[in-house]
Amino acid sequence: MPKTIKEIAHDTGYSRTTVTLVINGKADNYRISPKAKAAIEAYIAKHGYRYNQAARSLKLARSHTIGLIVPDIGNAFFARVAAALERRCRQEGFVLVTTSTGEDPAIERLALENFAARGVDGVVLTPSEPRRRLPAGSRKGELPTVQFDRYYEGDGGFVVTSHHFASAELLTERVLEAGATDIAFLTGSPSNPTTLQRIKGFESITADHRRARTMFHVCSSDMDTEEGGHGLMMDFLDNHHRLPQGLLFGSLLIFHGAMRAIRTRLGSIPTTLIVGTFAESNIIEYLPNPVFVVRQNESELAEQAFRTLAQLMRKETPEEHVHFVATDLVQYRL
Amino acid sequence: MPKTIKEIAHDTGYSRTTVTLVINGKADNYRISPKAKAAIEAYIAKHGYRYNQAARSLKLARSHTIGLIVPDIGNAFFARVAAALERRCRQEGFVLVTTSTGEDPAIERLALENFAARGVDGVVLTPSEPRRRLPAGSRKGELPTVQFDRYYEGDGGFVVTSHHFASAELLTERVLEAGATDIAFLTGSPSNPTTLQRIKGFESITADHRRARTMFHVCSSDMDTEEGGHGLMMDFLDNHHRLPQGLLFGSLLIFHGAMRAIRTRLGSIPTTLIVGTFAESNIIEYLPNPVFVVRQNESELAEQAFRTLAQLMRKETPEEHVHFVATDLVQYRL
DNA sequence: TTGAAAGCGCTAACAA
DNA sequence: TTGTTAGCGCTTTCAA
Repeated sequence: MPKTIKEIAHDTGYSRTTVTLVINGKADNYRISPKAKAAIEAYIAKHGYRYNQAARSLKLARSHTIGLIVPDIGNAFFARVAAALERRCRQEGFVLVTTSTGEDPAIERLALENFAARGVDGVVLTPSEPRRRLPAGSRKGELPTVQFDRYYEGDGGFVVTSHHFASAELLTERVLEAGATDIAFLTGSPSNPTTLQRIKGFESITADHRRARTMFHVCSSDMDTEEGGHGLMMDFLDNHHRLPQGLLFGSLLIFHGAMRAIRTRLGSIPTTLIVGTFAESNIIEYLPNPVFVVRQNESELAEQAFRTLAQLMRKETPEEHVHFVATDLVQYRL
Repeated sequence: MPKTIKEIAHDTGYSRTTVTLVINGKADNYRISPKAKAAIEAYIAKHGYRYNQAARSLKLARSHTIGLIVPDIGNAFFARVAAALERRCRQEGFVLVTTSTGEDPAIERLALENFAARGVDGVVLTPSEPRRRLPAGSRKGELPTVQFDRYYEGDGGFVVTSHHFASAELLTERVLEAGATDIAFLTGSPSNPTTLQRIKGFESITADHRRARTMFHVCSSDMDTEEGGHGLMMDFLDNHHRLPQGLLFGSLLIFHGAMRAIRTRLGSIPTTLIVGTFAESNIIEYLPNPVFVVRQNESELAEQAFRTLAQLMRKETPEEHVHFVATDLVQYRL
């Protein structure tokens, strides 16, 4: 059972100050005698000592903790980001604390309150709703916050995100170049700003007059789930009585649901179907189709989020309000 | 900028006790006058108030926080467990804090220290190494700890895990029943106790004298990665010059690596190959092969882990040291 | 080179 | 029904 500073001071006969100084490695700065230092270190080696973070946080109003709030840590993208961010935080002596909201704004607000109450030094947040105002401040003033991945226009604050608009443009172009003249984008709701940006990117290609002969469809569902994807695909087949030549998917869940629908209706996936997705998956290796994948750079996203947050925590102002991280476009077969 | 209890007391003219009682909803128990209650509540509605968890933890030596330590939150199994456990914790007013170790015992020890320093009330831990002794105690005595998923024999403590041994037996039997008379189990290192249990389950079937005509192979790699799986499969093909009729996979990564190896060597996956896995994946829907999958019950695992931990935190002693959670065996095609 | 003491915000025993 | 007060463990200023 580790001792407290008070106990160590008492047992070694030195004062709390001296013990604190030794423990925090400031012995040299304050010219603690080697004798005192040795005695205290020996005592600790024998009996142990453990920080009481609560006491430290209370005193210093700093906790060396960063909070991460994501919609769903079960989502591979967020899981990878969390892992990368955690590593980065550890490097700098921070502890990362992660919470999932399940896209529930009430839980999100709760989580934010909770983090503030626990005195986290900063927050990385993938918001499930527009912020009417920035997170309520703690005693220290405003809680440094980086918005991540999603970007509500006019929301203010600092944002780190992939360039969803540009990715969608590029992905659409590639699928067209691969020969599709009839292309549908199956995705979740545009109330998710990431989805909205992608739809806009898709539509910016649509608007190109040189594409006059091409057919474009945007199909969005309120449910970014397998069921949602299944429904979207079923509806499409009901309405058009055939598959488009190119199919874009906003998420893996939608992708799976849609594929299931196609198998149900057509028996199998036509190998000529050109597929584009915004989420990577091993499944792609098992498809014989030509596939284009937008790959987000999770570690770079984590790096930028950390860097921006670190600036905020140092009371510096990042140059740009929105930092875009580039994506890769990967091509399978074809 | 929310106020502190002291400020509220000062501004409303009541004492800290009264304010605390109102804030903590104990006004009725202690018969605070409706007038005082109303005044304080009005003040808070206007100016806001936020717990200072650090101060509370310091005073109460309780933090309403539970720590979860997993090898890799990017692993879908752990991600699902984390999500379920988080929901469960929230229900009971606890906050769940998750850390990944990347299977590094040094990081694991650090994380444990950290959690203790932060005064978590309990820990759910998937250990990456046998515990020579249980986690060092905090001031409160021993830190309540539940070992999760992995189970080092003779380690002591309380464990919640799927019945890996029985699952492996069942999975092997099913693959045999499906017609395989030559079956290989490709897996990570048996230094992982989960893997060890599965190998033992597999071998317990091997040992059955009625299986005298059947060929069994256990192939394990130190790397539970795609590369590892690729290497295992390549080696097998090099040694035996053919595929077995049944193939069991210890993890998704191994599965992917092995599949890649098969495609490289044979051009495609023979549809007659009978597959068994210990990890679920959507990929299975895209394979034409007969597949058996052991499905762990993540929410039940989370529930049991929480329940056991709650008992420990209440200083009760769970009846059993190892709690096994049943798995499902799911069958695709065939 | 070392020590005394105040105080971070909160709770709860005790007093009034 | 409400107030006073001590103290959780730590850091840090100031004094010795």
